[in-house]
Amino acid sequence: MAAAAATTGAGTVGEGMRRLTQLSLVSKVCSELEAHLRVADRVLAEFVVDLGRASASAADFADALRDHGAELPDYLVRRGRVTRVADAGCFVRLGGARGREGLVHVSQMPARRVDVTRGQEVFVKVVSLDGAKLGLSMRDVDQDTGRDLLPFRRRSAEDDAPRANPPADRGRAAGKRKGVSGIFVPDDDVGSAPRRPTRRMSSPERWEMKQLIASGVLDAKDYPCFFDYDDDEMLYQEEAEDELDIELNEDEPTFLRGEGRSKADLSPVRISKNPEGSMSHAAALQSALVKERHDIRTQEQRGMELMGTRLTAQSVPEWKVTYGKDGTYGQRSRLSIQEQRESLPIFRLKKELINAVHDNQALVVIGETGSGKTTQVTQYLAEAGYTTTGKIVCTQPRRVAAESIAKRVAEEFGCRLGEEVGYSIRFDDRTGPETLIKYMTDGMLLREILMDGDLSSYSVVMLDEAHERTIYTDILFGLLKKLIRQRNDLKLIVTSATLDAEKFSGYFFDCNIFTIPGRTFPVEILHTKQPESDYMDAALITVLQIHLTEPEGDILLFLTGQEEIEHACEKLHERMKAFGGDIPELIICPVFSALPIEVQSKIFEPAPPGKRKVVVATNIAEASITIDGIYYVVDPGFAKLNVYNPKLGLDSLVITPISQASAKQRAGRAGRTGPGKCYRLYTESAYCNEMSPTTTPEIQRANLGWMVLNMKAMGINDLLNFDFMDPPARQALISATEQLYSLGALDGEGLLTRLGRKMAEFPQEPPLSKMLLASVDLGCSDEILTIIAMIQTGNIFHRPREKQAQADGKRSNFFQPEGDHLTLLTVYETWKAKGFSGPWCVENFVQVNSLRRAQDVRKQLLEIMDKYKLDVGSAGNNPVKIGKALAAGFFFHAARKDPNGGYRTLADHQQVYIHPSSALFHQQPQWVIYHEIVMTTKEYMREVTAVDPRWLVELAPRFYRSVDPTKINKRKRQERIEPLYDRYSEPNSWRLSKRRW
DNA sequence: GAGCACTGC
Repeated sequence: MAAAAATTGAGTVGEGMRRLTQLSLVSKVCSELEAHLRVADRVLAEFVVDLGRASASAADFADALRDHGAELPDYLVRRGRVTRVADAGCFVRLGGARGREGLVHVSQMPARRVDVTRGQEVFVKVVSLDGAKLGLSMRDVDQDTGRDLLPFRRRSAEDDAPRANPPADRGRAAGKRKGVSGIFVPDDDVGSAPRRPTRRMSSPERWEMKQLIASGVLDAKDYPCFFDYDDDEMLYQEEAEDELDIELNEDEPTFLRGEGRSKADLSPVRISKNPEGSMSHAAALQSALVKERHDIRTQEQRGMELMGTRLTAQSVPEWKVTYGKDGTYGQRSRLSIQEQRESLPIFRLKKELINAVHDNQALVVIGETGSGKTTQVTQYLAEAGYTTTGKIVCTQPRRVAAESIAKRVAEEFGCRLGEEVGYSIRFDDRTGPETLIKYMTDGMLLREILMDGDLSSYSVVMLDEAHERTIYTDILFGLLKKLIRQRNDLKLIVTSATLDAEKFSGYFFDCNIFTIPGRTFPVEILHTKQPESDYMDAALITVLQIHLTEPEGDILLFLTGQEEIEHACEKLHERMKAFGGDIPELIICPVFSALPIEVQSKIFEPAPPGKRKVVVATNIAEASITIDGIYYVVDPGFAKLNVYNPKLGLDSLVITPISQASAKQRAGRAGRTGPGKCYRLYTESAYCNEMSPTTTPEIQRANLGWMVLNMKAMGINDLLNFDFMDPPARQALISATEQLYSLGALDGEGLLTRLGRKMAEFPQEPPLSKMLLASVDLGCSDEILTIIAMIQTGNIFHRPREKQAQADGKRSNFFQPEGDHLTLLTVYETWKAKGFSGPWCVENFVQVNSLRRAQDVRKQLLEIMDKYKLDVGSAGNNPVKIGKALAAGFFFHAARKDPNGGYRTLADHQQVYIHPSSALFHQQPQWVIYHEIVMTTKEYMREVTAVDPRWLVELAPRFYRSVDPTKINKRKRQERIEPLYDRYSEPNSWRLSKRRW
């Protein structure tokens, strides 16, 4: 009967029952998981859940998990990234859904589909960040008979008997281990750690393990695989035992090498280099998985070692103590949440803070790193009743920060994320009707203020990390300054570094400054006596010096880019190797922005007791990500800064010395968990005299097109007189306004046009929005949506150092004769046709994460299109439509082939070249449109497409016009604007000229 | 024939 009911479709009793059964099954899985997910916030596992046809969803699973105190990563629930499996059954697949490098492998793990009703195993894999648990399976037992309903292994006499090739023959006690098979062995005692595998693994399984270990997700120590150096193969314990004809003691580190192998020659880890000898990211992570735990030697002993090695006294930078005194290093916090809250410096000022907010509408708060301002102020104000009239919002410059802080605060507040405490960032809104405290990116609040100029749903706005001076914060400054005069009930809190406090206060009507004194722990600052000529080398020596002579505590090294980071890690690795095995291990952790957030936060976790890690990062580590366990900071520091030249419309990256403010921020990283030291690879006088006090605010460096458009959309027309804290350059405002005029977003009076209003709805550069809106009229918006998403994402093609030729070959397969825009479209379309496949990406050297991000962007743009009822139509097979849409947005990025070589831009006659990676590099068409110019060894145009110059006149009448050849005068000819003619018809049949205004 | 940071909507 139930079966009959089940076939009648959704909503029937049978369906409900089935769903219930599945949910209870899920619940059981969760119980089993519970023990492993104690550290829920540290769980890396990303589950993709499918509960079969009965349509239980990821949200159900998330709920079930939460009942057990664990969390399903929110974005999975939100995105509904649920794998559809047609078979009935419970299927939980571990997936690196957002995984970039490293985790990509995980997402490719073959998952098994099982049919519960047929009594097979339910298969669950879990990977937690502490690396201790790999996975487990579960059983479902019949309550009456005690028999397995989901027999993990239906045990037969045969199973229990000694195996056909009995280990006993080899001197091993039979039955010592259970003869249970399966990839992962269930434990009889719920909650205890899963056992190690004891059977020969299939080759996909072994591959899987390799990937997990290589990507650093697993710690081989806890789940040993044995690497056979002879056969370049990963072995499992039993295999190794068979191989060696011995029994292995699981607790002893062992390794396997060459002839006459013994137990002492088995290694549970593999430290390898890629064939070229450069250390890859995976290898670097692998190096983190090393075997033995070394005793911490005394400082003296290690000092002696230092002297006895290749480091001579001359090569060790000398350090000069400028302030601070000795402290105890290496203490770690073991306090409860409440105790931690109470130990924060801000805690004893709680009452004063609440009073200060009560008495002042605007307040500047100085709180050093670790004072607790970000997590506590919101909660204090909620307790004080500010949430009765509206929400408390706290902005962060970065997405990760908004997300991780909200998680932490939700935990302290004692609620689930998205209830009383939530966050809102692009592509991810975790707030609900009950939300009282909301963390969001500053850009997100700016978008909200665009919709609701009064911010009527908020009672308190806290602009956190305001000293970072993002362009969004700066605009919010001006808007909120005006708003608090209109809304007496709105409280504004601006947090600041000490240096900017007076300035901030002066701007906000000389408001009061509330100081939360001191950082958590003192940081001793050391400068070099003399300037270092080679900061990279000095940095490496310093790291090793710290490692060999300083007490426990992790090291953070700041460098300027990926290449430097790789180089540094390689060198560190080499030098550590040169020391031999007799010194304590140093875990080398490179951090790249391309890594998924989950992996980044793993890297930022403290090394296990007795080990030391060095985190090598760019200024990504400077900002508000919480990094615990760092006691030593090495700061050569320099940083790369994007400088926008409004005259040329050109971005360039320049390595510049950091500001004093950044230097302080970096030093502060050493004092989060205990007293620390900061080694600055520059002199104290350089710090005082050569470094500027603060970094130039972004608003004075950036391309302002998007900002001007949005401010116009908010009704702010007079930008030159807007109350900016630090006004942007006049020229930058003017050229942004000019650009908007030529795009048709502003009229001759500088007022927003209807087109401009629509353009402001899109979170992207105005030319892209124009292109999109033009494509609606041209009937090719479907393609343009994809192209825009792909262009904004960047980094589509993967080009590993050791496989460049192969990668280039694969890339050229996508090339389209029209150019790079259509090439990008082709990549996306092919990926789509392959079912958004991950392996396809790997095979074709395409970055799967970039494509997924493009997918997200595309979806968001599509939603906005829907909202404004803009047609999404396809060009079919007509590339001309697409070319015209490109021209409509990027007409000022047009260039013409120069007979003397390269190209000349039409707008300002600048000499430019097609980037060698372009599909058109070998074509060199007469007329092109490019997306951007990058200045490297030459001025290169990136993302280039061939165009018909007539499109420019047709689609950008405010910028180009046809000129009657007979009327062209001498003066115009002298203006370097040569008459341009069409390549398709006779020379001089018509002309183009740039219109000056 | 090249490579170059971060953030944000």
